[in-house]
Amino acid sequence: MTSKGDHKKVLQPVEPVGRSRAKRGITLLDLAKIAGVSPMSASRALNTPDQVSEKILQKVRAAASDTGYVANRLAGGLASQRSRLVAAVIPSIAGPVFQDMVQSLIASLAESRYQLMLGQSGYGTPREDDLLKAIIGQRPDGIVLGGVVPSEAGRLQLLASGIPVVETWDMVESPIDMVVGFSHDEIAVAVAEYLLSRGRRRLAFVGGDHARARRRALSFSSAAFDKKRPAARRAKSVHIEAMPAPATMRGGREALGRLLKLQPDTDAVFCSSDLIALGVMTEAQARGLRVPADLAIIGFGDLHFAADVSPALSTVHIDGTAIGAIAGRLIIDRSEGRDIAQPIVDIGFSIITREST
Amino acid sequence: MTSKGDHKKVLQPVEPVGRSRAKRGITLLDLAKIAGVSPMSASRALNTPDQVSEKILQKVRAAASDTGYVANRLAGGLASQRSRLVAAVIPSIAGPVFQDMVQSLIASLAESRYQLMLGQSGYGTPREDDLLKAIIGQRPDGIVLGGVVPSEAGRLQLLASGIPVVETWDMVESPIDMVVGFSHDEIAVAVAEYLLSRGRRRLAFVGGDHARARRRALSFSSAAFDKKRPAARRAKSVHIEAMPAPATMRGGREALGRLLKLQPDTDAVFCSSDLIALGVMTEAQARGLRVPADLAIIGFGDLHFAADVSPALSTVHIDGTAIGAIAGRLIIDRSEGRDIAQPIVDIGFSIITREST
DNA sequence: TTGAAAGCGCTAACAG
DNA sequence: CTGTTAGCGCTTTCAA
Repeated sequence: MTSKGDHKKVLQPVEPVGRSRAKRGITLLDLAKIAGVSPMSASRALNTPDQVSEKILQKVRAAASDTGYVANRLAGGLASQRSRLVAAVIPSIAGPVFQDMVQSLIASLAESRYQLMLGQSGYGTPREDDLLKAIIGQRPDGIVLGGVVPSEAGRLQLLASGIPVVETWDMVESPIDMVVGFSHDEIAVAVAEYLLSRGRRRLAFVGGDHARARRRALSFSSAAFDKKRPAARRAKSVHIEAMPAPATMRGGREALGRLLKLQPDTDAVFCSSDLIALGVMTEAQARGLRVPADLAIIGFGDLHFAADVSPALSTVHIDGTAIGAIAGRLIIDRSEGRDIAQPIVDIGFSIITREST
Repeated sequence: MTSKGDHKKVLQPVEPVGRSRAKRGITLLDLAKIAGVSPMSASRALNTPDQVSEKILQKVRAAASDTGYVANRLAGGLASQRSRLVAAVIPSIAGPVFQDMVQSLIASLAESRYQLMLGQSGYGTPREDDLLKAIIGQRPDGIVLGGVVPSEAGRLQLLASGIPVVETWDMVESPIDMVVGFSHDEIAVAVAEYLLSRGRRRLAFVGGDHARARRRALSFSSAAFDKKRPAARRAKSVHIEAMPAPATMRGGREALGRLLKLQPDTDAVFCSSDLIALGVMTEAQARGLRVPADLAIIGFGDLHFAADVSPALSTVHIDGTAIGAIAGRLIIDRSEGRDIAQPIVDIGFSIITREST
């Protein structure tokens, strides 16, 4: 068959549909042609349906579902400067709180049809800046940093990119942009107070061997020794036992071994992760120590198993789900031009008393 | 209608750099101008450095690091049809094996400067097809499905998109494209054999209440009862105890409670997750049962804690790290046009004997 | 080896 | 409410 009588410019011979679709996929232009509307109307029908008449809406929707059209966000993002992509960078997906955070971040982004890109910085990887660069290259509408302290170069690059940034996990002193976190210092102080108030005097801290953990250890010990406390309610000793990342049960077992060699009369241990705490508990029991009678143990993170080990583990609970949800909302609000009332959010924490203290 | 091309406009004078940078970021064009080369040479210097003279290379590199230029992959992807984005869809990030898989996937992709987009389908979410659509919209260079069985519509959409797909976690019967997995049936059979060979006769299976778990349970019980076994080495009973997802310690504790009410003489339990197994173990001990003397327990997943609980947990080990690495390689090879020798990979499994059996 | 032209598929900004 | 016109920033193609 020849072409129908029209006076538009000469059309190329129609290609076999199957083939061209297989190769490139159907575009908005194709869709518009099929629906018999302009590309712009098709775009509006898909993205801002209330700016379009019912008639066009129906035609476009019908054509879209007939053809299985899926808009190309690379093109859309390039044109609109909005990729609908949000990036998160965390040290490791395995971290307890991060898991909840990522999960709720994905969920809250998905509601507004944003997708999450996940990067892992590892613990102390020097290539972190490369990662940031690769991420910025994808032009995400926002970046969530979880427990990652970017280098000076990284900070500058983030700043220069103009991309909204949410730092989480820690209430950083001078944030790049927005923060959703909690104070590690406050936690350390609260736990010291908690253990002392329960009659413990010979404390220990088991945690990672990096700057933040050391700072937390410091707050813990200085709170425990604080001269402002009545002498009778002040720690007699505070031992800091460092262990390499990542936090594992095995690490906890080994740390308690070393600890007891140095401070056999320790009566309470604060662990920087529930996993470590579980290791400490297992090791203590293996050595015939009674928990909590001989040794009180408190963890960090409130992992799902914490309530179910025996004795049930007391711990510090952080609401990772809330962190993810709030971070997601901040970024979406920001990227859709809404005003954000509270760019710095302290999510707080709570100490959960179970059997191990 | 205007005629094309006969009176093209001359280039506009260069805009003040400061302003355009602040607003939009520096582009390849800017970079080229600064380096004093054509945009195309700049592009080549950045992407295919060996197609360019040393002189140009140096100039472009200098300009890039001076300006902090970061290429816009949305634009690059649109032009080249390669986004350098790979998507993974998993039921939940919390799953043991998925965690390792995602971690190694991220790592292996990062090596070739690809980024991972992570989607969560949830367990049995009806919006899974929407997720797939959103993902396809970003035009990833590959999609990794982890323990997710797409609907028929989803399959078609994946097929139509022409995007390389790797299914993992299960050796699916009729794969969409590529597969990296292991056989749940084989595992069930192997575990049944394993427990029987250790003298156990009254077996139980504790696992999720969904199609795949039921299939595994079936294989387990039919292998245990297999007529081809000598009667003396055949199971006397096999009880299937279903529990709702997700797998938790608590779920395991409760499941053992129900199980023992129905089959008090059970002498071995196969759990579909180490977490469940740990719950079963805790509950057994709380009830005064000796593990493994009275009750043998074997888990699934070989979570990091499995070796460190006491008694140490026997379990089925799946190499999630290998799954992620292989899946990543397959997708990168495919998207860079390399031939892939082996599009269907059975990663196997191993039964790890510890104290609990 | 280098460069000019021509889009990739979509949307912002106007005009009707 | 609808359509037209220009790009978004990069890469492909092809010619020099």
